[in-house]
Amino acid sequence: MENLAEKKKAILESTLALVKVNGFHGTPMSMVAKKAGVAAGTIYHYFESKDSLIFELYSYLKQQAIQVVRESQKPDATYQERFFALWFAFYTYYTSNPSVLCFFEQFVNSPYAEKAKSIPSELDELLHAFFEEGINSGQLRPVAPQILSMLAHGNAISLAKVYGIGKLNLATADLELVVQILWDGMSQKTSEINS
Amino acid sequence: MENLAEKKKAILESTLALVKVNGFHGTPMSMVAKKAGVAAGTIYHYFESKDSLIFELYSYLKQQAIQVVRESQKPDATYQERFFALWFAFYTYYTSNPSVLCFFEQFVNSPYAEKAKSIPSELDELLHAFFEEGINSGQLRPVAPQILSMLAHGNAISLAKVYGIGKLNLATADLELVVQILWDGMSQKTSEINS
DNA sequence: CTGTCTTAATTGAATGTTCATTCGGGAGCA
DNA sequence: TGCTCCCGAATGAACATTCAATTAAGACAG
Repeated sequence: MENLAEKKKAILESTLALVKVNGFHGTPMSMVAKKAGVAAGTIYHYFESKDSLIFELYSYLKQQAIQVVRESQKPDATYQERFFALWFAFYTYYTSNPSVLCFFEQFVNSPYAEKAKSIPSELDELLHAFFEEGINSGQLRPVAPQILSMLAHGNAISLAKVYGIGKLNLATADLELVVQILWDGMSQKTSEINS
Repeated sequence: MENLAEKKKAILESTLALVKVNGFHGTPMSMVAKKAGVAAGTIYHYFESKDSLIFELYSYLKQQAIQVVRESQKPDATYQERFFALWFAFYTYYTSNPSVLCFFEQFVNSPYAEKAKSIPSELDELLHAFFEEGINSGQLRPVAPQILSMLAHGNAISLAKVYGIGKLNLATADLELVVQILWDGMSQKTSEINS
């Protein structure tokens, strides 16, 4: 599972790159094959169909994202530090892999997502637990963890998209400020002061 | 412009509905025609191609969104009140028109968006001005309006998606709290207290 | 009001292309 | 001999788009 056959990996990566440029549609198997340096038929040795290729790419990337999140967490850091690290992990992952962001966004807003919804997502559970911890330890406002998780993740995605547009220069200071905004909004401390 | 021919409108609305269910691809012209109650050829009387149908649908919906934003703004309300109203306008628009949200998200993450990027967006300008006002009047933190706008809009979208998943019951109180989180994070007041 | 002419709207079968998928076979290996 | 991996031409279905033909809608003269 970890060490995917070279060919299979090449097919996945090619698909990813092509979907960013040509879209979900507009990416024929023949093109994937060419880019991956294999014959069209070979793809069907590794994947049942185009659909299942898309699905596998999705879980392949999601696994990667989980890895990124995991690596960002230092167990001896404070909760707030881990919160910031989590946000930056997402932001960095998406900005340095724009095709991943693009693919995810296309996927979750397509009918494919419906079919994948049933599968419980390890990433969601991970985030859920993280935000639950923040609430239980009294550092985050008592909102459903699912909501907090969506807001934080969505926030990082939003900013990654701003970066992607490229019209704006995002200095590190800007990023810090945006996470700060997010943290300030979600933190219990702010809630108490403002009320 | 306002009173589009019935047929044309029917074609646009049918496309919207079908894209939500079948995706951007997976929605052949023949299907659009059938749903709209016209012949395939008729579509080409109103639209140059499938692509231009998609583009026109995009600006048609964007115009609608602008309308929604405009109507949410009462000139005699305080800035914070207008901020909340803006957020709720987006949230309500997206939750009561899930196919619009779905279409927008598919569109902006597809290669189509690249081609539409050049056109200056009235909606963006509107939001830009709104957030600039908040910054200039010292109520919002001094961050690029483009960023604030993206964060606020993205936040509303994130929550609309949570709603769309349907796993969670979102009471009005939850919504209030989420906007509050957003406002608290972006407001200058919070910034001063926390520093 | 009626008939004639003009233009716009509409149709849906026919066209040609694109593309996912198949399959018969070849190469390397045990 | 059997097995896995791989090839790429061939197949057939799906689809965007075209177009010749049909109908509706005005416009204007008598």
